[in-house]
Amino acid sequence: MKKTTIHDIARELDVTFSTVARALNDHPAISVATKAAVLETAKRLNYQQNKLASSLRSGRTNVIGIIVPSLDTSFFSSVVHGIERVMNENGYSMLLYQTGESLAQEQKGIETFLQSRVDGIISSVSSEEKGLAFYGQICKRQVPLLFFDRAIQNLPVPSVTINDYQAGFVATEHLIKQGYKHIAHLTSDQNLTIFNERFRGYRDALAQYGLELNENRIFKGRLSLEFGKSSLQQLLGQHGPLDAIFAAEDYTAMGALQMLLERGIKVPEQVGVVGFANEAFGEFVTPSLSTVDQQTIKMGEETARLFLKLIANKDYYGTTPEHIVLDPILISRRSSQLK
Amino acid sequence: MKKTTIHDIARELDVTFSTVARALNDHPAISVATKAAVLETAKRLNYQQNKLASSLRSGRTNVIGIIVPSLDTSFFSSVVHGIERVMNENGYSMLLYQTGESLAQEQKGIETFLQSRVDGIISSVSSEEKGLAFYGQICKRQVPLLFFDRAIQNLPVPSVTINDYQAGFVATEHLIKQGYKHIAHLTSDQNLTIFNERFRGYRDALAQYGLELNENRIFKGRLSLEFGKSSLQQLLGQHGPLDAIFAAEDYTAMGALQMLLERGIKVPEQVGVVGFANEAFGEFVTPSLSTVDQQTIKMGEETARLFLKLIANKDYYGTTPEHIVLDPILISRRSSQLK
DNA sequence: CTGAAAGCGCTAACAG
DNA sequence: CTGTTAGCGCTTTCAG
Repeated sequence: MKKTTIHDIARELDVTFSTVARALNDHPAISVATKAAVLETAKRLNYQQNKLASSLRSGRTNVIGIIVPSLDTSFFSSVVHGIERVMNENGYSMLLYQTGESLAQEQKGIETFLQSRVDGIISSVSSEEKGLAFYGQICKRQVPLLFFDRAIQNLPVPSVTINDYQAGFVATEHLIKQGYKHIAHLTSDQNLTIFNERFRGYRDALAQYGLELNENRIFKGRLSLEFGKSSLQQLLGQHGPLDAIFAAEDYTAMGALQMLLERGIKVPEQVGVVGFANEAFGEFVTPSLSTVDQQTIKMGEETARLFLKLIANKDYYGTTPEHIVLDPILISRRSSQLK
Repeated sequence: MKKTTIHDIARELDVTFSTVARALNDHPAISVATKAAVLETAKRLNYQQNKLASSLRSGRTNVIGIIVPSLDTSFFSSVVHGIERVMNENGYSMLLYQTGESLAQEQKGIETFLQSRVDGIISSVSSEEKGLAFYGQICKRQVPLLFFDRAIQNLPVPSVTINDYQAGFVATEHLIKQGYKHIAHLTSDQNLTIFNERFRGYRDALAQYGLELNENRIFKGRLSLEFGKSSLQQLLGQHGPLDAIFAAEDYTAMGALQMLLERGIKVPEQVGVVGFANEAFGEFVTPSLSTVDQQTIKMGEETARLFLKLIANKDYYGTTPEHIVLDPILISRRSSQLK
């Protein structure tokens, strides 16, 4: 069964195909009569516009590419959810690519997007230094680019992130204000700004409240339940005092929490715990887990909106890039409430 | 900056553009020398193939469209994760569409996909009866179609699902074997086969073990924490006996669990609870939540693999549709362990 | 208000 | 091994 084209409709109505094209695009200079006729026959013949042809000709695809580390993460899937909804409302489709934190995949994704002539790329990078090269290429090609959550700092590209420094600060400050004094930090060994910033916030909060930063209480690894557990095992093996944990991610915090409970250590009475990301389980566990909310859906929506705003005025790369920084929201639950 | 095309490369090397095209496509009948030269110049000129043009000409896009209710759900985002990974490994890109369980959106998504000339559509439908019309259209257009999790029963379309009947059965049977006798069921008011099947399993398990089905213990609503809570409130208000809950979804089970604990009712000692979907929080809550695992990632991978297998032999619509049915896995945790 | 004509960048059959 | 040629289905001037 051949697909019907504007030529088929034209033949049917004895007009030229360009008249049909105009009618379908609701061109002003077409009589209401022919428009109606065209629309009717289009429907009757089951016409579906071929976007490949129209995009090839017009140079616009109304498709944007999205790159994320993985969708099997509530954070990213939630942000993508937000992006898709807003972009969709504005007539865009989304091509999706997961990198699994692999640079080769990221490269491949960008290549595919460029070849597919997407109208823009929205990305959360896997590695900041190493990605510089190929993201630079996108800029040179003048393809609109936007980062969310994880941005490459020394690239003049707009971004939507949360204030990770502040997040690290308020999480730590919260623990301090509750009366905890010996606060460990579990963070990622990935060299990403988001984690460095959370750490900076942690460090500065300690300093501001006159608490000492103890290197032995800082653990870096692949964030996960297991990492939280093993870190706690080590921490509890040390002689130094310890009365709180600030983990840069909730599963890690959960691992810490579990190890504490296993050892019969009372949370929050003896040790307080704060996580990061506001995963769904946090509010249901016992004791409920304090955390930092990253406003995922809002981040997605803001990302989409900023993107739409920026591609609205022609020269995307003409103006200085705008950076939207969302405020993190501290969620204080039982696991850190000493008072 | 104009994009470079095969013509630019051809001019540079003083060959025809078709030689260039062949070289780039690794055509056998091209000398190694010219191939190398073409590849070199392509790199130097920053050439990116225009997939729009190639797809328009060849009739294949290597893009498939995916339709899901929402990505802001661990179930669907996890399945999509699995699909994307496998399809990606096989050279396909994914266009994504969220329906928000809205039929109009679903219709729009399909239309967009058809217009984009995707090589296939993978979908989890929002409403089975109402979707019949436009999914029928896809079949008529001979576009490969595949359902996962939620399929339209009376459409000859291949699918990957889990055995929801069996899932409902084993969950209920598990409760019965633990010694519970008065088992309520909380399910969706959406008229979807998956929920009807879980209910059938529940009903048959009761029957098989000689327990009576009590209509007063069956609640239908929009699955959510709140629905779980309110249902329990009502259930506890009734005089009839009640010693277990089987909820068709984990958040609902969690709501039930919370309400029970609020009322000082001991779980699992007085009332047992089993949920559905194996959400991340289940293993961390207290008491940990028994549930049914749906093998989300495997479902995604199987979906992709079946799809790839089916489009490999030419006439997708020639053979009788294959239905892969995955086994649900009962995960027995504290909330239902009486013994 | 409609028609004619050119071309977006590529694939693929046919020649040589 | 390479060139010629004809479109894929649409948008978009330029005419009338």
